[in-house]
Amino acid sequence: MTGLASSIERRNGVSLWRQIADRILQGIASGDFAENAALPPEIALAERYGVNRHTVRSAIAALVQEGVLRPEQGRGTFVLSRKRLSYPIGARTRFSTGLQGQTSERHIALLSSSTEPASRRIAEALGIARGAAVIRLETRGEADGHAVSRATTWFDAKRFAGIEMAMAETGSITASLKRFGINDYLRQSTVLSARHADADDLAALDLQPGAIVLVTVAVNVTLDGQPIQFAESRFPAERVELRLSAGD
Amino acid sequence: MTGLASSIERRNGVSLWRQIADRILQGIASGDFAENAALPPEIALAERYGVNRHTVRSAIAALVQEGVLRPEQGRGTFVLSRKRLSYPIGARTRFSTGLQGQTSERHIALLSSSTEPASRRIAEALGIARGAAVIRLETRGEADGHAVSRATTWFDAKRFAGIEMAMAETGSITASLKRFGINDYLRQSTVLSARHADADDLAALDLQPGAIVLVTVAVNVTLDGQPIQFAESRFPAERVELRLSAGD
DNA sequence: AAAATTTGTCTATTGATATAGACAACTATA
DNA sequence: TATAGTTGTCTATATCAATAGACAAATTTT
Repeated sequence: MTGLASSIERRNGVSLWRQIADRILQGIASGDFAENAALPPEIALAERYGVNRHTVRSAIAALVQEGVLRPEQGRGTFVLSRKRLSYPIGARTRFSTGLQGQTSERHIALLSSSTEPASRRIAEALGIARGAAVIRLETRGEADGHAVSRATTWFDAKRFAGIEMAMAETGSITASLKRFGINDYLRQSTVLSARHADADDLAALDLQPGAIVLVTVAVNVTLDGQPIQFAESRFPAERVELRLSAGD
Repeated sequence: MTGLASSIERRNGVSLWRQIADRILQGIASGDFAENAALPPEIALAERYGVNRHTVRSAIAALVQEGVLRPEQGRGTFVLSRKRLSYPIGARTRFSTGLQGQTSERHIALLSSSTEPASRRIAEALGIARGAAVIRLETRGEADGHAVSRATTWFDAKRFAGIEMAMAETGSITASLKRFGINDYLRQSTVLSARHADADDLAALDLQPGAIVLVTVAVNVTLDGQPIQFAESRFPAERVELRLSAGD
């Protein structure tokens, strides 16, 4: 960042070591702490953040657990390479093509699927009757073997009967929709928010408790504006940033 | 939401009461807890979240402090009305026009301004030499007297000398740029992330410690693609959601 | 009026969080 | 080979976070 002084807060329900771990992660993402180089010594960090050395050690221990840092006794604590993926969002958002160039392999794993009655929210988004059957897919986006997103997706069960099989086979929403005669689609709307990861996110995204996830709620439509898909996706904020491409 | 079960995590550096306070806020935002109605009783909430009643009380106390809930002895704890603002983001993102219809009044308050040498990141974004003078504005977006955003903005000091005075007078970026002959501009790129609010955000946005902010980093350009503005904005996630408008 | 429900207050106990200081173990450098 | 710098381990203490139970105070229902 650019000298935006963010300070440590006490008695806010978030422990100091968790806040400092977050700051170190930010520092790595912003380039303040170079990759493959040593962090400042623990005493210097403690001074910088205004806490005890042991508190810094707790933060470092958490990041070592996450695989971000590697301590070496007598030498220092080293930053392992860990670039944040930049996930593009726009009218033509596609999971696989969006990450091209940043990863060598990516696909969507189907965790589970079920059929359920549409809630009011989903019925409105998909333009179907409330209570009508919808197929719900729980998926995880993976790139180079690492989880980068966790999504819950709903389709009209009448129109897309069996789409869960197509997803399991192809590992791609785009490819699955082709089987139903949809060769192109657009993202109609995206609403963005953020929250702490819940237990499901933690497990599916291989996160440490307390991590923050970016949440997108999106509706995809056919070229003539017919809604076909409603999805809520969660991205780990420490590993993924969302890049909004103008008019894309 | 739609029955996406998010659970409470222990020993993660985030206290249970903070997590439960966040869940209650989510519940209000998603409609699980209706506005102007009573929450479930403390004992029921404790059971639902699997914690002690006193822990629930700590969470409620924090939200009472934030002005979200009002307890009444013997009757219940009531949800005050509190809609999240929906802030649109797209190629034509403007603070004031974006919130039209949701608020009756809005403007940007200039907190401070300074001139400083451009860091590498800002120089690249603005297409100027590293170390060249840039004007930095610290601003707060306000709607109906409530803080809804906190931004740090950089302009080329040579081209936009005195823009801080225009901002102070007009309370609008769009109006200020007009004084420099720029009648229209586009948002070239937006990068989105999320983190815990720092001390500055907490004070400027009137947040409680531990709150989450959505962070956008954006570059605005003239119609012919010349970069004119680099900005980092922070939005309180509990009060604002970002709505991405396709092709807008 | 009585009972049931709900929030408010108090005491007590346990474990996690944070600070403080001392020293050991290891590495790099003068 | 010293010496300085850095991480690792230990003890001790104070505060915060969470649980547990009991009962008071206020409101609503029976």
